[in-house]
Amino acid sequence: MLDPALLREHLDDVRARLETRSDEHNADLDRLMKADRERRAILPELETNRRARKLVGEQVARARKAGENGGKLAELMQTGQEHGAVIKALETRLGSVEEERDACAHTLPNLPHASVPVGSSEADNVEIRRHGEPPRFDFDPRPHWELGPALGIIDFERAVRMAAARFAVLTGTGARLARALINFMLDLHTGEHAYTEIEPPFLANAAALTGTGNLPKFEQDLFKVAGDWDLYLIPTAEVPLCNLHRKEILDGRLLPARYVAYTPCFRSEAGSYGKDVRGLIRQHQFDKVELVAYAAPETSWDVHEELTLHAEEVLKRLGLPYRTVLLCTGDMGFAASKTYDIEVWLPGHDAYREISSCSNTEAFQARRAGIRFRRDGKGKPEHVHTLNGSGVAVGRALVAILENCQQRDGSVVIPEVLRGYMGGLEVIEPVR
RNA sequence: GGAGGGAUGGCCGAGCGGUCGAAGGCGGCGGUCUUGAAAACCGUUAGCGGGGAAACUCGCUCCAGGGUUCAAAUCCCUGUCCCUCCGCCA
Repeated sequence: MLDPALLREHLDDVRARLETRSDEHNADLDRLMKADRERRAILPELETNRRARKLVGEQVARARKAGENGGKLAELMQTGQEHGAVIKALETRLGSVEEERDACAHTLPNLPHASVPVGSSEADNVEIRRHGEPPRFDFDPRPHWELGPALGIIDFERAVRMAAARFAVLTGTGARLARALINFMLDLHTGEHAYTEIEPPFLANAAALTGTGNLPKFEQDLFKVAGDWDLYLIPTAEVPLCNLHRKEILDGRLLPARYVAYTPCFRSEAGSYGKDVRGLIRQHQFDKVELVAYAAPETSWDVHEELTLHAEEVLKRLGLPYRTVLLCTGDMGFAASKTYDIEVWLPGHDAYREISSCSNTEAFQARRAGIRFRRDGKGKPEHVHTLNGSGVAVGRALVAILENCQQRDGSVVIPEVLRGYMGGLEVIEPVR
C-alpha cells in the first residue's frame, strides 16, 4: 500500500513513477483519490452528529436523575433518535467508500526506488557484478533433466502419476542432496549471518497474504485449500515471515530483526504453460530457504545490500558461478521498491537463470500488514521497512550443482561444503 | 466431534446499561529525597482518523462483525481465538 499522504500531496509524481512499471494504473489511482475525497467529506458530518448524539445522551441521563419523565424527556429522546438515523446512514456510506478506497489501494503496486533503471522487460535489467567463471567442458554438458534420472536421483514420471505434471520426486542421494543444501544454508545464515531460524505454518490465511501483496491481485497464482477454510498453501516463506509481526509495534532498538526459514513453496504457475516445461526449474512445489529482515527506514537500504550478499555467499561457498542483476521497473514484483536477482550459471541452459530475488519493499508491506516500531522503544509508532530474499532456492541450486559439477562419465562432484551433510560422499555415480 | 468457561490499556485485573478511554496494581518515564543507588513519596504513561502553525480540539477504539437503545466495555445474535472436561489422534 502506498503512503496516503504522498498520494494526496504528490499525485502527479506518483502517477509518473507508477507509469514506469508494466501495467496501467491510472484508473485505480483516480478511483482511489475519489474515494479518499468522499471519505474526507463524510467524516466531519458524521462526527458532528455523533457528538450531538452523545450530548443528548448525557442530557437524558441528567434529566432522569433529576426525576424528569415528562414531555421534556420524550423530546430529548426524539432528537437523539434523529441523530441516530443520520449517523446510521452516514456510516453505511462511509463503509462502502472505505471499502472502495481499500480495494483500490490494495491493487496499486509499490513505487520503484529512484535508483531503479526504467525499462519494460528483462532486457533492461542491469548487471551489477559477476562471480566465478562458467565451467568449460571438453564434452557436451547435459541438462539436469537428463542427468537426474540417469543418476537415479530425480524421478519425473512417478511424480506425475501420484500428483501431476510439474511435480518431481527426489530419491536416495537426490533427496539427501536437497536436505544437505537446506541444512547448509540454514547453518550459514543462522551461524554466520545472525538470522533467527523459524519453522512457520506452510498454509496462510487471506489476511496474511494481503499483507505481503499476494492478495487480492494474484489469487490465481496460489493453491487454495478446499472446503470451509480461509487458507492457501504458501507461495514462499516470505508470507509467514513477513506476517510474524503483523499488527505489532516493535521495539526499534531490536531492529534490524532477521529471520530465516526453510519451507516448501507452492505455486499454481497458471499462465506459464510452455515455459520451462522440462526439469526442476518451474515446479508447482519447490523447497526454498528464505531470508526476511525488518529494518528502520534509514538503515533498510544497507540491510538490502547486506541481505543480497548473504544470499550470494551461498553460491560462493558452493562454487557456483553467478551474476547479480538489478531489475528494471518493468520486471519488478508488485511489492518491491528495488530488487536484485541473483542468477546462477546453468550449462544445460547455456544461460544465467534466477536462483534468488532480494527485495526491499520499504513500508509497502508494513502498511498493509500494520507492522510498526517505536524508536528507542517509545514515541510515535512508524512503519518498518520489510525486506526479503531467497537464500536460496533449493531445487534450482540442486540443478546448478548437477549441471556445473558434471563429469564426462555422467557423475557429479559434490561441492566440498556439502560433503559433511552427505556422509562424506564426494561423487554421485550414474546408475549402471 | 460433545459439554462448559473466557477474551478489557505494555502486563495483571476491576467494571456487568448513563458523565467510563475505563478503578487498582505491576512495569516504563520524569521528579523529590540521597555522595550515589535502593526504598518511600509525587507526577506521568494507548492506538487510529479528522481539524489546527502550535497549544490544543473533535470523533472512533474494552477480540471481530452485526443488532437492541436517547445512550453499550456492560444486553442480544454471529464469527474467531483461548482455557477445562469427555471422545478421537501423530
